[in-house]
Amino acid sequence: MKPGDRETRNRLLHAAARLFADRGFTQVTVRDICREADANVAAVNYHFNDKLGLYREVLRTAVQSMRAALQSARSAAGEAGAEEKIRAYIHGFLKRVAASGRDAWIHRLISRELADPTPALDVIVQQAIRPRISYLRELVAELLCCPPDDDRAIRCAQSIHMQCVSVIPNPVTARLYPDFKVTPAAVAALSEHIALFSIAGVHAMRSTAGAGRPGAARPAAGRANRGPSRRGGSDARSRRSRQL
Amino acid sequence: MKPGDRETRNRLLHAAARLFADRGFTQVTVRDICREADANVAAVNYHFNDKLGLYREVLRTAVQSMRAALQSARSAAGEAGAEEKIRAYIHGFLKRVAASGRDAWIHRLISRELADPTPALDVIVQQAIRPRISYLRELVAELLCCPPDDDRAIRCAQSIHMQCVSVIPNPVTARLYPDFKVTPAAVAALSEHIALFSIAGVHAMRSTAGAGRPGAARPAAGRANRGPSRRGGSDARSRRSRQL
DNA sequence: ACTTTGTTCAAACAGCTGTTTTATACAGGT
DNA sequence: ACCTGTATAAAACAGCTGTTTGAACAAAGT
Repeated sequence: MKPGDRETRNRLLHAAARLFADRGFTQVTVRDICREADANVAAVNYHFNDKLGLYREVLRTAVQSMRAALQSARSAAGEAGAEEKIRAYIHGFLKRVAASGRDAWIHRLISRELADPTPALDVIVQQAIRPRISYLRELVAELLCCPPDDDRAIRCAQSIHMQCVSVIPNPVTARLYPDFKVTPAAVAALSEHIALFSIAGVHAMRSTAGAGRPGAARPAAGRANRGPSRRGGSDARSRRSRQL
Repeated sequence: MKPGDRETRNRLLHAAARLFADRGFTQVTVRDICREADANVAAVNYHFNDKLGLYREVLRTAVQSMRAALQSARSAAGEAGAEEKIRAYIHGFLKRVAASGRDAWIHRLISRELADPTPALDVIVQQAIRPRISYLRELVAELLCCPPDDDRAIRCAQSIHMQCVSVIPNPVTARLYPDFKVTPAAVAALSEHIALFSIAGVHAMRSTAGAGRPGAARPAAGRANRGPSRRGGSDARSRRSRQL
């Protein structure tokens, strides 16, 4: 009504965020959003130019929120050791992600984008995902006493990241673990598992050689596995790796 | 033409498998499939009743292939130890998944289903995913000397599974690691990393207590972390876990 | 009072969707 | 030769999609 009235624009943004996160970009119709927001069908094209314009705007706030969360995580645990930083990162991520709180839609939305990429995926990867993985690489590299672009750091960071991402609620885990309730205690226990599991995994990498090829996750195939790592599995491992 | 002619039916199945894996169920139109298969638009509804009927048929073969692969993996490494079995499972999975071979479409198709569930998701989870995770649980439990429904086994299996799944080509990893080439050597190195990382992670769980609650991934929040794990991070960890 | 500007609305648009209909062609059984 | 059952084909169908149109309305500027 009034000039400069952004009320319905905000209603559209909120409704779109929830719906896009629930069903993905293509599965949500403009009419769905407008019905949810008590707005006319033409409102989307008036306030944002496109349906895609609205989507981009929703994604923009999601990416901003993820960047801010990473930044606060970076500065929060600034003096601790790398191990404790990894633990804090995992726990912080899981608290944000698993809880059905205010930011729950963000991660479901981004998860959807991974499977059904829109033209906005590049921005997400660049601004929301890559910084997180870079941070993990720094921490892992500190633990391994190697540069952050070492293959082992790259792979360990990816391993940790995937375990974290797997906690984001999705229809598969809902079916695999039907009576899993997201209580703070459960989230804490899960993050404790991922941290313990991953830090041990990182430490296991110290006894292997890593070829630091900047910008590429592909390693030189030569294993160069000097010295037996702990336990008797190492001979079987080297045998297998030699065969390829 | 002839009665009992299944030629176009097969063409439809192959085209649909490729297209569904590439773009997902809803993003592929019946006309796309028929154009690709050199068939009429009505062919889909004639040979399968629905678009969904065709999709179900495609998924059926995908699930069958995954079940067969797991079965062969189970019987292939039958006499080895748990560690070696885990290593073999990971390597076998990655070889099937990462390579752009005959079965590449299967995993991309299932990955799509995870994000955009159709009525067929239940069958997939039940028949293709749960058996794999159960197998991993058995192996991990053998390594931990605990029942397969111990919380630690459940979580470790999930950790390993997610690392494997993350290797399935998707638009995000394609952007994160643009110059990663899926050569046999690269796949071997990656599976070697996941195995080493994960087995170390599993071993780290032996020093913690696990509450075996059948059918639930939710743990008792009590940590019961007996004894300091290596390095000085343990006190910080117990401090953090106590606070929740 | 009149115009201007920003916002909302109902209606309609062209295009694509899955599905159905109707017709045609063909091989096999009787 | 005649029917029968199977497979393909072109056309049309109803429904939904994102988007546009043109009118209405209310506040602010002059």
